[in-house]
Amino acid sequence: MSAIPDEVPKLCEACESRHKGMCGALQVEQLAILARIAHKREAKSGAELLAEAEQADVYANVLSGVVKLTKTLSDGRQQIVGLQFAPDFLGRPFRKESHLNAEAATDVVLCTFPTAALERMIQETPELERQLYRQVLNDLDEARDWMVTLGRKTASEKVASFLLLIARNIDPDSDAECASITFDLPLTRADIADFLGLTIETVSRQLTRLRTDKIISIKNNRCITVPNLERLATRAGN
Amino acid sequence: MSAIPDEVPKLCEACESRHKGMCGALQVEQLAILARIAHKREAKSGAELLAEAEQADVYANVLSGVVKLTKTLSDGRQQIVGLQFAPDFLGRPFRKESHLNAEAATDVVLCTFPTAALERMIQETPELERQLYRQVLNDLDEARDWMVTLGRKTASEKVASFLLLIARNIDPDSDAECASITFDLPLTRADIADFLGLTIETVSRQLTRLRTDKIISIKNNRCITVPNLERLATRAGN
DNA sequence: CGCTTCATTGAATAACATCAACATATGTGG
DNA sequence: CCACATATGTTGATGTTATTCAATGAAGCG
Repeated sequence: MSAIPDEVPKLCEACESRHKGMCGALQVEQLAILARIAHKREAKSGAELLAEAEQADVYANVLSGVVKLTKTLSDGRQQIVGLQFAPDFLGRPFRKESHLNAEAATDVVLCTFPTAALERMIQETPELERQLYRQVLNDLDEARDWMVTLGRKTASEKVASFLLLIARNIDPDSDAECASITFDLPLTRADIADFLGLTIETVSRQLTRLRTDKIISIKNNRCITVPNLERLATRAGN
Repeated sequence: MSAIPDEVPKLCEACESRHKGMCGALQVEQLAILARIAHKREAKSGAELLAEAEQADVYANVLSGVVKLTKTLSDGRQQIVGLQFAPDFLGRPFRKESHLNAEAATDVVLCTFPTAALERMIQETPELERQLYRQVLNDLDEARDWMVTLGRKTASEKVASFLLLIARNIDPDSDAECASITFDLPLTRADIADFLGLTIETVSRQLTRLRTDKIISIKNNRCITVPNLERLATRAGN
């Protein structure tokens, strides 16, 4: 066995997980151990990740891009039940996955590791388990927030809420300020519709309404500019 | 200090938490410690539980009854984002609560304990933390299932899904069988509407439609009989 | 350039909400 | 026990919102 390096692995140097994600709970030595079995994986937009067979074997951190978690009814109706951004964790220690699909919404880079190795590490490092626990609590909060959006908001408010969600994810700090912000939508209209429980036509109509109301401007169908976040927030309900 | 009894505390004897809930992770001694600081609390239907001030101080297990977790928009629109049945755990270790209200949907009995004591016990008992982790994963699954219902199902399917949810909770085993089942709805029409993202009128109409279609029968507005769960399940979408 | 995918727009329709009236149940004090 | 009040639930008529169906437009790619 070769020696385990006593410094931050190269793989991890630029990784957000070390700061804001799961790996923040690890000592340098543990990080090194994990890095040795970890495996960077790139996936094109639309690729199935952690498909059912695979799910049992591998966990992953999102390094870049957006992953959508979807559920589908037998007749094909689909609902996105979660969006995972870097440095979110993907997978379900100690638990069978409920029927849930993970798909790359954009091109995605993942840092994957075998489930067995991670679960062993969890046993040794309570802080790691706590970190994962925290992430699940966070996911639960987001899911419940979104339930309010799905159940009680109008189409117009839903679309505004979605844009706010993305904008805040791009720049978590610009929240309070009335700053202008520009970003590319990580989702197609179809995905947005599946996230909001709407049809693509309704999403499109609400977006053009926001545009004619000067709340946003749209370039190339994907690139959104919000000149004033406060005004967008007004449209989001809450 | 008096000696800690080496047997299951009286408070815990009939408690489901010991079998299916959080307390299953505890040794008899730990159970005794927890039981000493635990405190049985009864609340009438409609009572606010864990109101914001209180939330920081106390965790609880649901011993009987149903607790609804709600979120409210500024203009009063409300959404139930979770229902907690016995022996579910109520509270959020290591986390500020997002704005969320807990209210007794029926008369409720809780087993409460100070947060500090439980968190200390969590540090000592990894299995306890894991148990809580599992419950949160479970809550997350339920939330995501419900997101599909809220976003993609029709009013008719929503109401059927709700009845199924309650029926399965009353009797988790009768699922596969085509057995008949009778139960009291733990929620008013208004609560059901808030849970399903509908109005009370729509809920009422869909219930009468299910009744005229002989899928269910209703006595006293609250008592539901489902002669054939399979047939109800057909109406639930999925 | 034609093909395909993705997005927008319009008109007709269906689903659910709203408004309003009435019904049933529960509880209270006389 | 009744008269009354309140809370809860049902039903009908009408209105609004979002969906559906269909056509068109724009962007990316061989």
